[in-house]
Amino acid sequence: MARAATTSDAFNAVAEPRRRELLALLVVRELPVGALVAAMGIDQPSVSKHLRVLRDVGLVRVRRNGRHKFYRTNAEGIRPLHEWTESFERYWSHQLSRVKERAEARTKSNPDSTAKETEE
Amino acid sequence: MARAATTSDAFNAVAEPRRRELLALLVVRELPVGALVAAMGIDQPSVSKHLRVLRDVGLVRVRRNGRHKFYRTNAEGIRPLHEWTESFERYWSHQLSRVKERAEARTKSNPDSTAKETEE
DNA sequence: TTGACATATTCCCATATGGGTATATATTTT
DNA sequence: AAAATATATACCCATATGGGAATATGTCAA
Repeated sequence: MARAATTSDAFNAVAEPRRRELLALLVVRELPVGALVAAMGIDQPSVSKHLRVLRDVGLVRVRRNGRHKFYRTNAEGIRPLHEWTESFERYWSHQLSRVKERAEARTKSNPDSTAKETEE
Repeated sequence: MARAATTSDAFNAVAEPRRRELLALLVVRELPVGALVAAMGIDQPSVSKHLRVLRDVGLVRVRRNGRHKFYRTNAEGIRPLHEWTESFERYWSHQLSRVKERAEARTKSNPDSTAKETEE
């Protein structure tokens, strides 16, 4: 199979830098597509397509006003990503983690650990 | 252009569910490829290829011991993702974003506005 | 050396991509 | 009505993908 669709989940949707930029802009205040086209350096169809992806995964919401469509970030959609990354926080927070975990891993899964500390 | 390479940054690398699974396993303790193959339900070449991607973006480190290679998550590499998602935290934290902003825009007094949001 | 074991790489292929360009749809204005 | 405006979609295409299968590389044991 090929790579998962960008619309398969928030992780895939957010992998694209332009879409992260859109989310950052639209979390402050809602904006119409035209304003996004002006703010970023890309043409309108690209913006619309990126918004479509974000919409499909629930990362943005739309509101129509006349011929304008106002988009805004749905921050709740980012929460799962935040929580996933958060589960790694304790492993970088203290620098002692590395050394400590290493000793831990040695006793558990690496009985014959006379090997040198080749960290690379 | 096509989609950015999975090795272009951590965002793209973690978009793949299997790779997130690998990172979760390898953050607890280092493991050889064989153990990962057994733990996950996929064949060895796939595991090796996923590890290659994670390695290219610095999300895992390798240590060789004989014919085994022990991989372990480099939690520091997840930090940028955490910080990016964190910049959205204040917008979901107290649910105040949506409702509050909306009420703000509606300077008109609306005493009995406990009704549900008309959004979507 | 040969053989067994562990991991990495190469090949093929169906699929989704994102940018560009053109066109379609929707809404307001004249 | 038509024209102007705002946004969305369709199309083409070069590119990277991830899985499977086969093969290559590396390391230890006999």
